[in-house]
Amino acid sequence: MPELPEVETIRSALAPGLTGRKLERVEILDPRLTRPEPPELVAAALERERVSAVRRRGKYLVVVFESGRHLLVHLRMTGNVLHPAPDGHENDLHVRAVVRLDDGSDVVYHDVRRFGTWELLEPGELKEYFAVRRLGPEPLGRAFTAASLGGALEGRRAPVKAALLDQRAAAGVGNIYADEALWYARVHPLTPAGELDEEQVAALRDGIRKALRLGIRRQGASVRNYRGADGLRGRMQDEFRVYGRDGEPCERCGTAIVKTRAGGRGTWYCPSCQPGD
DNA sequence: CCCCAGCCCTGGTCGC
DNA sequence: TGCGACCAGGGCTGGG
Repeated sequence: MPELPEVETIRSALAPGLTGRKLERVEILDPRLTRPEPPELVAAALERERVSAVRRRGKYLVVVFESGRHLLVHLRMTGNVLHPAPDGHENDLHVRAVVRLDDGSDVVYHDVRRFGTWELLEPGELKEYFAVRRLGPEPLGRAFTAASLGGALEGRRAPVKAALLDQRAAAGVGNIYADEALWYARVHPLTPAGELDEEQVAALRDGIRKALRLGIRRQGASVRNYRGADGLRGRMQDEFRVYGRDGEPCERCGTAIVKTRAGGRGTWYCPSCQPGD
């Protein structure tokens, strides 16, 4: 479940080793990785491309090539990009692609559950790609304000938790950071999104940024099998205020954290600090 | 348009 | 020890 902080952690670890390198050989082992385009087409197109930057947009890793093409890597649930390649990756069933760089090192794409995707965009297609998907503002950028969040939530009857998982509100917020943000903001996750008052929307905007910034500082959350590109675990799981903590005391008030469901996802909150429903 | 259920996918856990 | 049921969830599709 790499969300914005996990993807940003991977991006920042990859950028120094990939920037300026040429892709010499691209081996795509999982035919589903590049759907709908066949993997051999994407692999052939990628070979001899030179990386000019490694960026991130929401939960997408964006590899920028000098040709103007972009490779969009979405890790979904269990995807990861490792560089340099860890020992023994040749025998790892879950390695879905290997890219040899012109310095002789390998980049390994690893994904147990195979939800992750690679999409190669031609020059100039990136903006349209994100526009079609109506990807919202970067939550750590200037465009993400209480007003922009309020606009995204306005009139919506869905639980605010579900509205946060919708990438139109803020790009990159997933299940973990949505719960953490709601706790910081003292907002009940099942509150209809459109019913939040101005003060709550402002608190939620701040809570989202607080949770994401903490996640980046801690190099992501290593729950289940997430690892950074360097293979190291993040430490954000030690900072969880509510996520996965049902039955444990809320650090603000001592009340036991409760688990419920919202937007089809496991959702944790403090029934005392986050009143309502 | 909104909202939600179902789908994709595999590994880990739980009950029997 | 084995086996089946169930759960984890990001983003997309399809139905109401």
